[in-house]
Parts: sequence; C-alpha cells; structure tokens
Amino acid sequence: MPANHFVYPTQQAWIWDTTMESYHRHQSQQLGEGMNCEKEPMFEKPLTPSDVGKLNRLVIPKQYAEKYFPLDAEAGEKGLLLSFEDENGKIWRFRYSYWTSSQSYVLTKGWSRFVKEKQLDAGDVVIFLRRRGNGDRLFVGSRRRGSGQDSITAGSAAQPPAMHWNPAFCQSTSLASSSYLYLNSIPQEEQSSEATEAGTGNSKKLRLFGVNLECGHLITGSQVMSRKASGHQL
Amino acid sequence: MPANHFVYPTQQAWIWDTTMESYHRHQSQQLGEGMNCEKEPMFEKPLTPSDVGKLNRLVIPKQYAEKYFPLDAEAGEKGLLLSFEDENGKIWRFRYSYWTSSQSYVLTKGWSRFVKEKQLDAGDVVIFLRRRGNGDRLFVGSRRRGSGQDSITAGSAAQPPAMHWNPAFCQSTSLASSSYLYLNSIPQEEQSSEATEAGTGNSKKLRLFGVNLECGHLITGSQVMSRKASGHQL
DNA sequence: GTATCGACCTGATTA
DNA sequence: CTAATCAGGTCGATA
Repeated sequence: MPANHFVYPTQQAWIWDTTMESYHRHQSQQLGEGMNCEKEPMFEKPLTPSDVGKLNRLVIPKQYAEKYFPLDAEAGEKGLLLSFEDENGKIWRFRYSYWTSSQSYVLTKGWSRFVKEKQLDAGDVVIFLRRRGNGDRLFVGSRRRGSGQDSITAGSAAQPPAMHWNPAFCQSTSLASSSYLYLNSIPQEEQSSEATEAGTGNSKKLRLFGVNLECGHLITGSQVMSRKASGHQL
Repeated sequence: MPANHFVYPTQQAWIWDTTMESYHRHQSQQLGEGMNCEKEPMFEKPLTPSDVGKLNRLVIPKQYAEKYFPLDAEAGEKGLLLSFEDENGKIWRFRYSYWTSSQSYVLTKGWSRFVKEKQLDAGDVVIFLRRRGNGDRLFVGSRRRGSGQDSITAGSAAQPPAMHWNPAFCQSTSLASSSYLYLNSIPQEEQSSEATEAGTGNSKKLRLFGVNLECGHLITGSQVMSRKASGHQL
C-alpha cells in the first residue's frame, strides 16, 4: 500500500481522505493523541455493486466481523442493532447479523438508507471506526472511490454528498450529545407476543469492543429449539 | 401420444426409455408385478430452459404437485425436504415448496446439482416415481429429449450422462440399503442447538403418497405466528 | 403498488 | 484437491 500524501486545505471545512493511514497521520498531526479524540479505524470495505444495489445489505468481511463485531452463538440468531455516528453526528442504526446459509456477516436494516443518503456507488469505500472510552462509540464514514489510496481514480466527477470527514467530527463528543453508542437487541417488532416466556433465560451476553453487554431475548424459543450441532462457532 | 415401441437390447446393461408407457410394459414383461419392484410412475415433465437454467428450481405442474406432494397449510411456509433415489441408488434431496408469488410448486435446493450432474438440458424429461410399500420411497430419473415419445428428435447427439434406467434399478431395494425414502422436515442447519423444549407442539402432519407423516419442527414459532390468513389452502 | 427487510441459496473464486 | 468465502441472487413478509 503506498502512503498517500494529501495536502489538506487550510480551511475550516477540511476535506479528509479517510484512508486509515492518512487518518492516523492527520489525527496525530492536527489534534494530538490526548484530545479525547481517539477514533480508531477498524476496517474499510470497498463497496461492491451488491453492497450498494437492491440487495439492501452490506457484507462485512468475516475477518473484520469476527474481530470487531463478535456475535456469540446465541446473539447470532437474530443479530444486533448497532448504532454508528457519521461525520455530522447523525446516528445510523444498522441491523447486524450472521447468515448461516452463506456463512456471512451482514448489515441489513438501515443500510440502504445510508447508501441512499450518502449516494454511495460501487467502488466507494465505507470505513468503520470506534472510539474506546467510557462506553464505546462506533462511527461510520465513507469516501469516494479514487480518493485516498484507491486503485481506480474514476474519471467521473461531480458526486457531491460523499463522505467528508472534518476535524470537527473528531470532537463530536459534545456535538452529538445523544449520539453515544447504542447497542441494542433487535427490537422485537416482528416477533411473537407470546415470546415472553418461551425463551426464558434468554438474555444474551455479548462482548463487543471489549465491553460485555446483555442483550435480551434475541432469539425466539422455537428458533433456539432446532439448532443443530453443526452451527458455527465463534 | 403415440406409443413408442422400443426394442430393448438383450444385454445386461439395459437402456430404458423411461416413458411411462414403456415403463409399465417393461415392468410387466420383464419382471412381473410381484417382484417387489412396483415403482409407479407419478409424472414426467419436459424441462424448460428455466428448469435447467440459473433459477435453480424446477416448477412442478400444479396438478401433479397437489396430487403427489400435497403440502398442508402449515408445511407450506418452509416446504419439505423430499428425498429421491436415482437409478444408481444415489439420494437426491430437494427442497419442495410452494411459492405464493407465482402460485407454483417448486423444487429448489438441490435441484441445480441434479441438473448439473445429469447434464440435463431443456427438452430433457424428468420422471418421478414412487414405490409404495413399507415406507414409501421416491425415485427420480430423466431421459434425453428425443428418446422415448418426445416430439423434438434433436439433431444434436453425444450427451453421455443422461438418465438410463436399467432393470437393476428396479431391484435396488438391496442395492441401496440406505436409500429408503427420506421424508424429512427441512434440516434446521442454521438454527440453535438449545432446541429442546422451546417449540413444543411444533411437529407437523403431512399426508404424502397416502401416508400420514409427522414432520418435526417445520416451522419456527415466529414463522407460524406471522403467517397470514392469505395462505393457500390445499 | 412500492420499497424495504429477513432469511435463504448458489456458483465462482480462492486459500 | 477440499473448504471457505462472498458477490449476487431468490422469495415472502412487512411497512
């Protein structure tokens, strides 16, 4: 990977390339390490046509999924609701789950809205970051293909709303007062009202970002019922 | 339909045309009715391009589906796993279900592998048979288009692995000791192992080939729950 | 009717 | 070679 050296415009509205490399460099240079702004890049993914298409899902490469968003076996059934902040402090809630049939981790619900609002296209790159601290927070951003170290430099111009990171985002702790990491169980909207005691003792433990969490009732009783020993282990 | 008279080669390796007519004739002539070899043809279908294409499914004409593979309303949601033996005793498991959107009965999972292995093309004919007895068994075969009573005589030759039935298949009771009819619920591969008591009362009844069967846990509780009144009735 | 979502599936590619 | 991955699909339910 070639280091990509950007000259940042000396304006208030900074435009970042959001490569992990430049991110780190920028963070160190402009803000220092001690400013309560340690968003750690977790991973990036160049979006495939399917990721931005009608399938309304983002496949998260397994290596990253299992490293950063581990689902324990129990939570795996219905997934989790993960909340991410974007560069404006807006919260994006994505359902995150594992598809056993394809052995893949996906963001489903909410993802298509993100693609639409950010006007993401195939080849653009999403980046996921976290800030460790009292209650971890998750962040999501994107950059246009061709920006940063991408291979394709894309002759097409004029794609306004792609992701721009600016330093203010890095201090959004105050900005987004209600934007703390939300890590919830999937709301049980489509689940049985009889679910109440079918899955007794069904509250789940999840370790995410080094934090142990309780997730209530992620699995319906009957789904729990019929799992085979062949289920994947995380 | 013109009766198609075949002269069988007087060799050990019989080549059958698998038309129902010749099947019956052959069975009676060569083996008699009492040889524990009463495979009854149920139906045939000339394969459409879609049946052998990327859709990975076989549409079963409704009249045959409802006659031979009735799905009760409950089983309709997830379908069934039907197992068929081919002429070699190999078991082919196909998911069988009803698609409300197209109002059609289909074999889905497993079908594409069958098409591939048998190298079936559009115009080739699949034939489904059953043997009644202690535990019904299902059989599947195929023949090339142009063989038997087919309309298209197909100028193209040289398609080796198409289906050939030979009399040995008819006595495969011993041959395929492990090849009894498997009539299972869809394996719940992706589901939980803690299955034990959560989904009580979830076993399903299915009448198939005049045999009433219990199919455990075809439907998860939440699926049952969300079934709409619009489900098809059989 | 349309869009989204959840679950399931498969083939091509690759480790 | 086999096994794992994942891009690109399906249907059906829901909103």
